[in-house]
Amino acid sequence: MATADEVCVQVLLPLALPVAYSYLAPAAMDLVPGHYVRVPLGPRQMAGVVWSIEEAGEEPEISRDRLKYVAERFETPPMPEIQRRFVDWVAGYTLSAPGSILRMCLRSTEALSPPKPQMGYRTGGPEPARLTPQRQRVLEAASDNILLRPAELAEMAGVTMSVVRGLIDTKTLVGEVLPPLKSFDKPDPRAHQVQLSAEQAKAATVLRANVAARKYSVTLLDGVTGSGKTEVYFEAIAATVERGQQVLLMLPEIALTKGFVKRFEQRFGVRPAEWHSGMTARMRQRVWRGVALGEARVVIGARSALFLPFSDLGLIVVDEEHDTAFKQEDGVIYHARDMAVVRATLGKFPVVLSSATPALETLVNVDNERYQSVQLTRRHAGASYPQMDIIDLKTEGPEPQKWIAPRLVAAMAETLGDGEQVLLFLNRRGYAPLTLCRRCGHRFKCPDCDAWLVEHRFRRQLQCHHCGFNTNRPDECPSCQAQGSLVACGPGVERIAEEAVELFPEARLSILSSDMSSHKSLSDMLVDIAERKVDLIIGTQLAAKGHHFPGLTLVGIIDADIGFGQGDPRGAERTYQILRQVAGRAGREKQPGRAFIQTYAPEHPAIDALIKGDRDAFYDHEREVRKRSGFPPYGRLASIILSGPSQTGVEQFARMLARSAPSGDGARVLGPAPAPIAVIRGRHRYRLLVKTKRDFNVQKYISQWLQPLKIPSNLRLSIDVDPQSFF
DNA sequence: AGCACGCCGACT
DNA sequence: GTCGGCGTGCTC
Repeated sequence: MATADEVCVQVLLPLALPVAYSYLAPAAMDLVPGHYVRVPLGPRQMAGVVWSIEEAGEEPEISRDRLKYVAERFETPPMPEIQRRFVDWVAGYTLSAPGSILRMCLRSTEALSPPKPQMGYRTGGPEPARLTPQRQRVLEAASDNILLRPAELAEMAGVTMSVVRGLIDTKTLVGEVLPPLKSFDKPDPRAHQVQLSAEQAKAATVLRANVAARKYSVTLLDGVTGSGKTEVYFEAIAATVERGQQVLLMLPEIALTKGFVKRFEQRFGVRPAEWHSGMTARMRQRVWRGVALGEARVVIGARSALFLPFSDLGLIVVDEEHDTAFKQEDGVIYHARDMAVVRATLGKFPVVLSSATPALETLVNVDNERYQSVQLTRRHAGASYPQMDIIDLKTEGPEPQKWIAPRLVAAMAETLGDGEQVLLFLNRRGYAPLTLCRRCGHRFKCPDCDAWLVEHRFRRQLQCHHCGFNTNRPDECPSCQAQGSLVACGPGVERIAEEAVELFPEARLSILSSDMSSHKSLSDMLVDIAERKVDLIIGTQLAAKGHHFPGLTLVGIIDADIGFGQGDPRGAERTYQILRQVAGRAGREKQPGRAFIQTYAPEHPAIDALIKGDRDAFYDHEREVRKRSGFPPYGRLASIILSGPSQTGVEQFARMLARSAPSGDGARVLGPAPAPIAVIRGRHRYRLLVKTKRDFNVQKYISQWLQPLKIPSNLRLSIDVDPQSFF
């Protein structure tokens, strides 16, 4: 072991390494597990976390003379033991390297050191010798006597940083140290209390009692759209803040955070901390440090917020818990809702899962009494469940090359005539999902993926939605050189918008799609809709989520059948959830709402349940289907995806892998089969599915299976425990 | 994740 | 003959 004045420590690095590395450190550095340290690694230095201290008498795995020294101990509070256990747990569950999980915890390495004082600048020095138009604009921006950072000045003046630096060099701009960023204010639970309905008050009492119990619990807050779930879980947040603990509120989509921050501010009088991928390095640094120091009490964030270094987390709320966006699909594959529950088990605190259409997994956990459930059955201010109508596309569909059926057109005319808003929903971006040549049958396909190119007419482009490939739409067929022979097949939102404009040329129209918000930011569009500057909304999934459109009374679902078929048993559940959510947008205020569902499968249990407003019937049906087939939540799944440059190489190795699968009692290996999208970015993909009984240890099974195997270096293997799609 | 090492194509 | 493409492998 190390000498008396030296210790040997194991440092976990934020890299996909199989083990923590050993380093020496002076005993005087006083390291304890959890300390953030800077260590040498090859030719560079990097931040890591002390994972363990070597016991006296223990010998490091590798010879002592190869060990390097810890370069620095950061003064940031050590990573709490609970979070270190969480990192190890998630690594074990997802079968990934602990360092890969640690990387998600260290998204802001600058935050490890106290923030450097920042300089701000304003005018006041002598005029520069040369006054260019760019410099003039900077001086105008800086003349307000407010201190501004160089980057802000450059942005305001529309110039590059070098122009600003030039003016700092000539001393035309005078600098002063900016006051440190203000720390986070404590939310005031009594800032603006709202009057809860009797039903809400009852639910809030249950959640408050769970917070007071100071122990692990999971409660499903199950309430129809518009029943006021947010006000109820705000009470749980208030209770947690009152006792001085931190809260994490997770949302599926960053587009939703802005609205929630506003609602939070109205209720608690201060802005919460935000955490998502769209933040600047400086914002991230401030939040990360605020969370570590315990100053940030409430964080509203995306799934990645789960890995923030909370000093004393006391509650996690997962809003729209059924949402697929909580599943991280690349890098470390994990489900943020499930990991939130794990985090709560380790931290011994409650979780609230909120939804109008819970995941079947969650409902089954309620059945088994692993989770509690509280219900909200009434909508606000007497608004009622929208009146649902089916349009059977087999008998009353629109004419060819049109997508809006006559009965829906009539309802739209009526609604628009009354000065109310209409939403048409189609979960497909672009103009048309496929373009082909009428003469030779040529179909436009992505060169790197196994997918059709989607036409985007506004941009005059054909795009691949899997790799981002795009090309201009040609006028002639690249295969047979015919002129004007290309036709668009099937609809996307842009095409629905085109049809709607023809039908209602005077209506003010807005398209809500994740790739359309280039001209105008999504939040501006949402404001326009709320202020009724828009009559007709054409939207993808983005339009379905959590927005409040008070003037919306008619919803038209263009194609309810996307999601059925393809053999994925989860398809029905997803379809039900999203359609229920979209339909719920109609008639939130006093006016009653209507929803039309266009479908070729009116008898499908998901559609039938939607029409009848009979949620339980749908879930009961789904429970039966899953139980009979042994799919989750009545069995477990893990998928192994192999990818590589050559189709045969991948396929052969996948075959070999399947043959070498241990014959476990209660586990079956299905496949290999080409993955749902067989080629992405030029890489061929094959998939194996491990299907097991509910109480089977899949992780142990898979690691024993893969342990002795050497994966060819040009292949990549990734494991998805609890995959979202089952085929 | 970087960064170096290493082995094959188009250039001064 | 070199410069540099990025495939492969290591970092306590």
